[in-house]
Amino acid sequence: MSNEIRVRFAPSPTGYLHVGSLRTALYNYLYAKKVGGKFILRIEDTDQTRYVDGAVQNLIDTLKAMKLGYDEGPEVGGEYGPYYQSERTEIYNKYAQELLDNGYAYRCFCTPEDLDKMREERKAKGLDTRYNGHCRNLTETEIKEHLANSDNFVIRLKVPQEGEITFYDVVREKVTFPWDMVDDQILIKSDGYPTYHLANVVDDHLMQISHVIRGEEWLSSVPKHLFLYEAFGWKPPKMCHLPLLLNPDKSKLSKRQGDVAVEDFLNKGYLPETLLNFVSLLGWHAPSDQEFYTLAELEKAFSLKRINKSGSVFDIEKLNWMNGQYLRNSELQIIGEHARKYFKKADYHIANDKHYLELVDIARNRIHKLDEVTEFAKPFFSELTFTEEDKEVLETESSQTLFKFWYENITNSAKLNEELISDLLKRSASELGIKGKNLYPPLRLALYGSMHGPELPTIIEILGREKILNRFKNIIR
RNA sequence: GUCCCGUUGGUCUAGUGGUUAGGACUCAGGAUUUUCAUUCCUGCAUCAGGGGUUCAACUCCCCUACGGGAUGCCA
Repeated sequence: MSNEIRVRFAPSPTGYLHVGSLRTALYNYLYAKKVGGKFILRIEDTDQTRYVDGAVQNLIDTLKAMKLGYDEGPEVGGEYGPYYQSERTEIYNKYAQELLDNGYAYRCFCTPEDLDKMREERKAKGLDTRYNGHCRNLTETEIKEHLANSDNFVIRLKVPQEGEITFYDVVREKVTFPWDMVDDQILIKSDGYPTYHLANVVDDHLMQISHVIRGEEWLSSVPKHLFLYEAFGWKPPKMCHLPLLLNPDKSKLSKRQGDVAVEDFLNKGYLPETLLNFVSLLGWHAPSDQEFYTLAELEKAFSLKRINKSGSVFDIEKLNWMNGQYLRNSELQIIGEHARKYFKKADYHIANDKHYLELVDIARNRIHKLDEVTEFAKPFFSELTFTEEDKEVLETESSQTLFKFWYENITNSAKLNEELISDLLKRSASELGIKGKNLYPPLRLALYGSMHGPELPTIIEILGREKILNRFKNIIR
């Protein structure tokens, strides 16, 4: 067996990529990069009842959007395929048979209804709800009878009934479980598909996975998995269980309390770089104070040893702040490209690239998510609307004098340039005696629709002569 | 209920057997800006509680509390 480091991201295609899964994928990816190992994508689609059309493609596309490339898996192939578990059922059945033959597993003919009833009874007695072992010791004849009847059955793992198991987790260190708490896990369902536990162990071994890096919700399944490795006589991989991502109320991050799908975040205009950076710091941190990382920097800095033990709240406020930073500090061109789809969606036609970028530049300093970009572009693309309060400002004598003055001067000038603007600004003060509070706010209101906003010359430049004259005309009485 | 895991400001975190416990978000105040935003500065606020061990514990050990996860023919 080789000493190569091989890690895997093994999502089940339930329709979208969860941000928690994104972090799991990232850590796997980073560890592989860090140590020069291989990163594998494996699709855990063994639950036919949860099949979602297009989910796998969505998953792959999202990983691509996040630039987390994998060395083996769907689309790219590899020596250890197929990488879809639904295409590997024969393999699992073969290994399940081996377990059966060696006495590590048994057929269970209990129906789901039987199990429900059993659980109710055990609960009523204050016991745990593990399987009661009804089919654990069926005789050969009993089994043959059931099979002859074509009774449905599942294959269960025959876990030890006493003692305890201790193992080492990279993050948790020493962990111990008593065997009498471990259930006789179902390995093969009655539809012939394996459960996670069997498929996972078999595939991790066959694909020569060296480190299992996954969420903490799997920690209590480790005893079953290790027992399987032992039953097969295989060397188990190193275990590494990541702390959970949490809702603000500290429960496991869930859809109920906001967005959890990476594509939702992407659609709202969070940049892939932000998401990766943000999520990387939830449960891992370098010794330094650095908090902005490119993917390449993360690849260098990452270490399994520095993963935290406790769960972390997914704080949207901080995500927003970080996205704002990325929006402002990335190259304007790139942000402009990202922003295009929002303009398209708002039906704002981009006629002038230079003005478009200036517009994006105005917006990026005032927003946290790119989907807010059109809010700041709106005054340039549609008619202005004024509140009663606005109208009062627009209709004061001073404002009206000001607007007329500007309207006439612009009409009479051949060119509308910066020079003219600054000249008019000066003359508004010197000739009309209008300055400060009576000058800028009304002008900005008349042209941009709000007394707060971008610098006047910028507004004027983007708007252009036509629209400016129109807007003045509309409010001059 | 049972088992497992966890606990540094509201949140993400750094940190050491002896520190004024550091950074970031948020919040408050201020400066810059014609305004808004940006940016900058300042401030608020933390080692869950109780026992040990030790000259000394936020740091090591135990207990308690609290939080979370698991307890499916889901993953």
